[in-house]
Amino acid sequence: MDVVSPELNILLPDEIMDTEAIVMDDDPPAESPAASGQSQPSDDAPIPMETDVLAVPEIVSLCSDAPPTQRTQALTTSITTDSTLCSTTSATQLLLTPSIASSSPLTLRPATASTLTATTPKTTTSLGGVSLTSGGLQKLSANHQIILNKVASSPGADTTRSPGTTTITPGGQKFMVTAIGKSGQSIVLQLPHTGSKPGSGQGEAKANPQHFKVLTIGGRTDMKPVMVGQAVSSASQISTLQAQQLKTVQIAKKTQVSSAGPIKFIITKPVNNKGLTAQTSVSNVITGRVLSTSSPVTPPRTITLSETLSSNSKIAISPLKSPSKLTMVSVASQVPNSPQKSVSLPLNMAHLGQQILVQQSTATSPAKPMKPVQTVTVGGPQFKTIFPLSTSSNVQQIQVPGSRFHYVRLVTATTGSSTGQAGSHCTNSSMTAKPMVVNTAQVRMSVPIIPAQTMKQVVPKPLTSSGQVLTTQTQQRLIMPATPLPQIQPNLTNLPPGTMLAPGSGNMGYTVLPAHYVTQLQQSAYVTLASSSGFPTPTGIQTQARLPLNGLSTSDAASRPRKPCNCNKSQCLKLYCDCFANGEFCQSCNCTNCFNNLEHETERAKAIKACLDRNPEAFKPKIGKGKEGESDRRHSKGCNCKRSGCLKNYCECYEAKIMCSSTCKCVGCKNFEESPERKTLMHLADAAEVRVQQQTAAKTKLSSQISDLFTRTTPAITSGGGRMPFTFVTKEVAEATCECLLEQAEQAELIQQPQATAERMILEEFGRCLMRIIGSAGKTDCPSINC
DNA sequence: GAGTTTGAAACT
DNA sequence: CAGTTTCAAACTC
Repeated sequence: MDVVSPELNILLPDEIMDTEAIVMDDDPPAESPAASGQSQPSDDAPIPMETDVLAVPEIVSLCSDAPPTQRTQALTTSITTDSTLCSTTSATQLLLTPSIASSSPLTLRPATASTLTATTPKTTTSLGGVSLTSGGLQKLSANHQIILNKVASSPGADTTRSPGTTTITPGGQKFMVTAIGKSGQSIVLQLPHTGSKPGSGQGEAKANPQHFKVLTIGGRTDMKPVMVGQAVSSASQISTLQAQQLKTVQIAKKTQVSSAGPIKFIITKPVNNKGLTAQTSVSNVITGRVLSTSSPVTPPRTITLSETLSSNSKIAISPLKSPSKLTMVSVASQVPNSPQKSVSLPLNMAHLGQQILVQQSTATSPAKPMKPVQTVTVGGPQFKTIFPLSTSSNVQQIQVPGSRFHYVRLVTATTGSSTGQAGSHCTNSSMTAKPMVVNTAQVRMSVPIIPAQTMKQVVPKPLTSSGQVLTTQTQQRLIMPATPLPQIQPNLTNLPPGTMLAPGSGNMGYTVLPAHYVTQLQQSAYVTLASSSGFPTPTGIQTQARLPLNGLSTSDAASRPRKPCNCNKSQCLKLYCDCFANGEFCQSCNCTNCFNNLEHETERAKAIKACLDRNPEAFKPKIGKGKEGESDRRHSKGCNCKRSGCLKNYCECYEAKIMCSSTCKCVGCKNFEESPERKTLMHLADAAEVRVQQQTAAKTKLSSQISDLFTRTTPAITSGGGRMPFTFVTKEVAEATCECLLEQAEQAELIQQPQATAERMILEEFGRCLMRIIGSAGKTDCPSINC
């Protein structure tokens, strides 16, 4: 089917940024009970993951590293290794290259973007029975639509590979996932050619029809699931989901343009491949949970992305409407009866952010009852995705700047301590709209993050600077995941708006990077995420992505004023420090022994954790925005002033220019609506402000006049004409002018005019003086100034 | 700029 | 949760 129209192709990403090859080593495969088999999707494995990120469309190609022949084998054989997450910049093309050997990790390698351009709607999108179970998560842009399209193999695609990236065999097929939105970047899933695949067992899809699919993540109800593959596995059946629990996943024809926001990709890799023989399980089931139960707009849908030869591989794609919601996908890759090893690649797309979740799960029989889940079948029966819904929150989010991919580290449902067991090495999530830099393992990247507040919005919006617009009083921040530290898991929901998660070396596994820091880093509009030493890279491969910070232009970030702190004893790691409290790194501050920087990301992460332990809302804005405007703004906790009368900046309410409310515990409060003291202060403040404005305006005007005078006289000068007016401004003339101005000032004072009026009178007099000088320029050589 | 005041944050 | 201490900003001189 030709779903892609030329117009749509135009929307495809044309921006491909150069990125270094990224090789992601698989995280140590950890078996999480929660993620275990299909049969027990939801109960056992609460998979908390929440990533709210506005993703920028990216191009991702999934391909096996192995040569064509090898690839085929790889496709047929299940991959038991954990896949690692690779963060890439927005322009980066990611290659998911499943290794042949089951033990070999699945690597994500960035490739050049050039390969993405060609999308042939007519080409058949058959996954070839290959299920990708990589743990790597890819964030997508907040675009509303995602187009899964098989891309005709173009020579350019192969050539575009960056060094170290897996070579795409000519026969390989590409799926182009294009998020239709502002950015227009696309993700290309490149899969080995189905034909190369040895006879996959049952269920082999047949040739396939050109299946070009447009996935709309907007939660539009009118959209219908599209079955691409001819064969639909029983597993592909749409599981019955409660409306509330399900997140909207829409696959629509390209013609439909969804307004959905960021897209989340969830890539789940099989939890444990151990004991799995190539012949064991028949079908792979990807199960995931959607943590958030809110905003179920669309019923679960089954989507067949393509005909698949193998019956075991499944791909789940589920769009999420609200960014705040977390989608977990566990993939069980067992094909008992199939000699082939399969890799399942579930993709989850959310409205507001792209999120990729990788969860290990044990293979279980799909037939077992499952909790409400969203099932998406991609391709033949092999491709099925089930998203169990749960509210657990064990997922760690990581945002990758630039790429807008959300990396999420999955933690076992039971406790958050088992970070290391997460199926994915790193997860990526964005919380705020500003750009950020995320370094997952080897990858250095800057990724814009969407504030949590923004994520909550149902209506998807473009990622660019608009992301910030959505969030009020929020700043994007970066949270950089460091080495896994199970015991320390920041509560992402409580992080300051705009906070970004980035991989770091800290023992917490995360480094909170304030948006401001990103700005700091990206003075040139592009930032390299990971510090050289701070971010251990298992593979030793580092990729630097140059991306706009949090979607904000450099100028925007730079223009934001920030007050330097003067901390001495707190090391800027306590809320005493405004920088820290605002989730920002100290920069250009006057602090001493500052630990609020990347060099001390470990300490900083601990401090953040401590603050959150004391107060989960420590980093949330204290001044909440009222429902109907600023008048309703109020301090979340209220003040406790006793001596200032709440009329000095000691008072947080007064400082925020809001009146005290019932939540305040202040004594002798004068900061209320009818307070005469308050009115007086406000009046004085207004008057002072007016004066400043007037003075500024007067100076500006005078400067303008002088400049204009000089400009108008310049031609005469150059032309060799007579003396110009300014030539008459001799010492005597200047003195006379000053006398006039002084006299004017005296007169103003004499009549007791306000200062502002006096200033105006003086300026007017000065103007008259200038006019006299100009007027006398051509009359006499010695103009006289008379007041 | 030094010292004081103030109230939030941290601590007990 | 209340009382105390610590801290850095706000303020005064």
